[in-house]
Amino acid sequence: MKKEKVRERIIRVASDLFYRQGFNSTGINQIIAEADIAIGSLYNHFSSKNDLLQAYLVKEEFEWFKSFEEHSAKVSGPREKIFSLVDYRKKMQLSSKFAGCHFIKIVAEVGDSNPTVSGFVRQHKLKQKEMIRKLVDDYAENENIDEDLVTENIFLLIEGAVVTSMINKNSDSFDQIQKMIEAQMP
Amino acid sequence: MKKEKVRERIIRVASDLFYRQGFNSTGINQIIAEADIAIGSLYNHFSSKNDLLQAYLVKEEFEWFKSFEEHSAKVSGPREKIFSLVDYRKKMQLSSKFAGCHFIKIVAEVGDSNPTVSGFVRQHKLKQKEMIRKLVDDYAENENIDEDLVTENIFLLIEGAVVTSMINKNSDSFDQIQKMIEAQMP
DNA sequence: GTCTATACGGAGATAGAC
DNA sequence: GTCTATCTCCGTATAGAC
Repeated sequence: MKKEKVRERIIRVASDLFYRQGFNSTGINQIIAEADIAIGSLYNHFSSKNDLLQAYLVKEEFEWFKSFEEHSAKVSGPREKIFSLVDYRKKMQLSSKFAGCHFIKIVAEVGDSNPTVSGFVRQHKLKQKEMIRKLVDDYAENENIDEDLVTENIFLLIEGAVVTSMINKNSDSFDQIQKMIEAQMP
Repeated sequence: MKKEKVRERIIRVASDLFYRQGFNSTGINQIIAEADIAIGSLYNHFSSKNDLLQAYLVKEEFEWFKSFEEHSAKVSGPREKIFSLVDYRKKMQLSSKFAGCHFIKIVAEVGDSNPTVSGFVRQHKLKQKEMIRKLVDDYAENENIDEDLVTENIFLLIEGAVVTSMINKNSDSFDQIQKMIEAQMP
């Protein structure tokens, strides 16, 4: 196992804090304390706190798709992959104690004041939807369904479930949307 | 028309800033500047910035239900009321330029660090769902549907549509869930 | 009740020794 | 490349005159 580089450790610590506490509530001083480095080192690797935010988002997106691929490798077939996606997001929420979606949270907090961030999140969610769309298309080869509508339906149900599980601090909403999606994909 | 009291003006200005910029990104100094009062006056009316946050949430919840009642008064019948709810939330997002849901945003930003806030939002969303539930029950008297599932379905679709419209800065998701709900309520 | 002045801490970021 | 020391600004909140 390779030794973790300083830059990687900074991103890892900052990501965790941004996610759990929020971006604005996380100070540079806290990051350097938890990463056990000096402030000079941080600014040697990142030009600003905003630069660190970008690295955070890039890393989270990369890991999102990578982790899902690993999670869904256990099953085969488009229908199973879609349920695996629901299960993946449920497991992520459980393991983070229902801290919510990285991308929704950062847009809700930073929002319009940072177009780079909101643009990145928009693209990320679009990629998610396109992934669902491919699975739905695969499935539709043998079933007569409205691919557009089913794709949007699944996507929006998952987004609603993630937000609701964050608010309620439980995973009930994921169990519910599973039933709803089952009804959409007989 | 009654003259707006100082306290009301403070809440109005703070609410607008909290919603558009976020809670942490809004400073006391900005609030008093836009409300055109001195800092001493603010702390005469509110004991802290957190106190102001509470007032903001209480006001937004009150107006949420009041505005929806006015909006939905135009139509009658449970099915129509539900579509009126979708239309209400769509209109709210349009008029705020897709700034998102007050309650989701504040939980995403403040989250676990303020249990009073997260508890308030949880209760608020529960009230929304109970309102939907009553409408679904009314509708179910003449139709054979699974009330639990349909209620959750509508609720989660709306939450997903609100979040997605915030991210995409358009109201497409509301038009889509309308079709989906139509399919649920023949 | 509203004002001005100010306390006090922490924010993000930089300088310069090593 | 990493360190310590420090700069400047702005955050929330308080004191006390009027």
